[in-house]
Amino acid sequence: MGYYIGQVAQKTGLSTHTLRYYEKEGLLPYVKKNGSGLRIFSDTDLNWLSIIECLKETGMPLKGIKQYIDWDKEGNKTLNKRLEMFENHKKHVEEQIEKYQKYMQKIDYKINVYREAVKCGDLQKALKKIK
Amino acid sequence: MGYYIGQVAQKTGLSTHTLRYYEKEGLLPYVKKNGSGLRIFSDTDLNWLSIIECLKETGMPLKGIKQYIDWDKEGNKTLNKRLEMFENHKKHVEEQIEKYQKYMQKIDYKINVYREAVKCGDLQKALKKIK
DNA sequence: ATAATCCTTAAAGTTAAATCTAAATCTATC
DNA sequence: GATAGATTTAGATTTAACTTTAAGGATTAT
Repeated sequence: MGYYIGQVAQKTGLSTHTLRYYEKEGLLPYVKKNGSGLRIFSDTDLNWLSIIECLKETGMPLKGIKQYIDWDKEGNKTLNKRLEMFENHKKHVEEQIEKYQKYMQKIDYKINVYREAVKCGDLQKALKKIK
Repeated sequence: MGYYIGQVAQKTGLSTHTLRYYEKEGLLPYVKKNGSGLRIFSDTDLNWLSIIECLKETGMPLKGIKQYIDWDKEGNKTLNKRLEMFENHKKHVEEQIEKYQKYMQKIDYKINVYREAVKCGDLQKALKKIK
């Protein structure tokens, strides 16, 4: 009915160092300790880690994630703020995707150029051919 | 027939500091200097900056970009390597997009939850309703 | 009982990508 | 030709997110 930090490290791919670091930074306020002082992670804590992963991997800095967790700790009076933060973050992620798709066109063009260049052995010739 | 560093900074949105830093790191090897030692950026240099932007904004570290530029300097014998690098990078960008789309589902779920929670004023109630 | 895992604190080191500082020099305008 | 604003260099500093080190001890699993 709980996991030691090493097991959580394995499950998440994070190091035990990083997990303690996250806790120190206030990102894991709900992790309990047993009588001997060892951290016992619950399934709820793993869910938190999954949200942290989601936000971090989509570009939110740890400070922003901490803000969200602080709001969670404050309870229902911060529901609006949390909704707003997810809506803003969604927008941010959408913009990231659009940006990536935009640059993808340039990358595809470059691939075309270099495929042609490899074929004829000369970049300048390839550029003329494609233009 | 060329731009001073400040003009390039304005055009690109990069700072003059950053432009000099890029040059120092070997990312702008083609930029010339005038008789007094001031940098004069050509349109070709601006094109390079545009490629650098594309690669950087899609997650390539400056080191990787430098590698590409070094290959360019070596001429046609590295065409294969450059093609391969763009193909790999395309794959990387595709994976990024997929990752973002995957996490977007989680974000959308959270938005649903918090919208409902804001409506009824209680996160726990909202969670039960949605599940 | 002993090896593996965990604890704390505190500080130093790392990496990437800038960003800033200072003193000196160049360019453009009046 | 004076002067304000831009540019030069080398080197120091910053920020984020870890990662490592160390010391010294406690707990857990086999």
